[in-house]
Amino acid sequence: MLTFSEENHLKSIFHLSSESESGVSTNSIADNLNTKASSVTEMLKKLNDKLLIVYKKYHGAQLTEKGRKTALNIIRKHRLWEVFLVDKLNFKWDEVHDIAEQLEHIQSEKLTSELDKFLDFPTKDPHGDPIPNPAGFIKFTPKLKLSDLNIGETGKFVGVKDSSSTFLKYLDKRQISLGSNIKVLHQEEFDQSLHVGLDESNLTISIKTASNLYITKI
Amino acid sequence: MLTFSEENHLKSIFHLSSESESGVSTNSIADNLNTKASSVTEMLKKLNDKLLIVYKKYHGAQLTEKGRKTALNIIRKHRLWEVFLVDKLNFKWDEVHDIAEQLEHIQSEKLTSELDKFLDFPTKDPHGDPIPNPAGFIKFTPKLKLSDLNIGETGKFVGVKDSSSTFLKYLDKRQISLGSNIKVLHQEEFDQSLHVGLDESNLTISIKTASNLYITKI
DNA sequence: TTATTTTTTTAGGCTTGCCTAAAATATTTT
DNA sequence: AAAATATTTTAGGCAAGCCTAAAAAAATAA
Repeated sequence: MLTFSEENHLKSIFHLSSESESGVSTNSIADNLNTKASSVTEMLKKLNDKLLIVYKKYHGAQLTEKGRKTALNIIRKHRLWEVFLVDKLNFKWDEVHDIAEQLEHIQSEKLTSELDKFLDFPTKDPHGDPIPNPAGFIKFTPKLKLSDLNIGETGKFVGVKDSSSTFLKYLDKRQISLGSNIKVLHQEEFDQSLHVGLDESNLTISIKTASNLYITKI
Repeated sequence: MLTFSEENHLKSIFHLSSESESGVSTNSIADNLNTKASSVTEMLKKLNDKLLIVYKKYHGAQLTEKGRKTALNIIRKHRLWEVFLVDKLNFKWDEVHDIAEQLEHIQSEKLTSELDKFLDFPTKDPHGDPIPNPAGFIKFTPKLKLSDLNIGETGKFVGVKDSSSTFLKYLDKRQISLGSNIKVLHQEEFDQSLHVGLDESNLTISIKTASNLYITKI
């Protein structure tokens, strides 16, 4: 049985691992969890003793297989609860994160598996992120951004890089939603903004927005 | 924002208040929460400072209106989650308590109200206990026990006094379920056990069992 | 490669929530 | 009403998880 804090550190290390191949730095975890480096150092020692990470002083942390499984189980719960909130309780995709942060710590294997069944075994959360299976397997899809496309190419919008409520609400306002097909028509030289075709209409989106939209080429 | 421990103490005081009219004793709370009297004393001071209870040294605690509302909101969440687990996720009535103990602490008014709506505004939990409304109103029904009936009278089984998993599973085995009509046919002089009619069949139940079944006379 | 800067760890402190043992108060018995 | 017993509070300690400031190590720049 892990504490909330231990679980949050594991999750943070997992998310940060995708960015850097080697060890995850103390400071990056502290930033991610809004805590201080010294607090993280203490926790890393503890997680190392519990065989959830490998931690070498001054050289960051890496998840062990056990730690990775544990992190993925928490992420699985987080994402299943997000699906529940959106599909069953009428929440918007920008409202679910904080509640799922709480629900992900509920301890009950049966609850998780029954919830999964109740939701009809979803494979993606409301932001397009993959849901790990009970064994801790997660299907990563290559992360192509809209800004990576060439003029004339079309992509299907499948996920967001920034999942802040601000960005999600902005996408809602522009009616850019998961599953939309987006064709890059033209790029402004001045500010790199993109003119795109979305469904029947055309719109202009900034390069910053475009680089936060994950797509698959079609 | 209250801590888990603060919330649990309030809940405990609420439940114990129904038994004693005056203040709830330190020891009874400690027993209820599996903690020690000295720990409870500390917490009572804190809850008193937060205006959730009135606490006078050596004279126990009483909920203020604010404390009562807070306790009832936690109980509301607990019971709504129990309904969710049984009605939607196929849990048995003896399996839901521990999970609801965790879920009751999730902080989100919207979540509670949407869950309530999703469940179609239930008024009772799976054990027959009433669910407080959002305003903190709870409808108590007079607690008549099967053992209070006279020979020849019939009661409708509407709730359990003991809601331990052991007792609930025992009732399942004997096929005694919420809503059943039970007619008292005869009482043994020797051990006070009751011969009762339940649906089409007859059975014998101990006086201990009978005094843990809440009924309404019909 | 030495000096400077950045990152990380250590040391020491704080709060919360728990504990045991001793002291104080209340209750019950005689 | 005094003595004996039971209950409750106080005092002092401990672990977890956070903090700041100082020291140590690593990374970068000169």
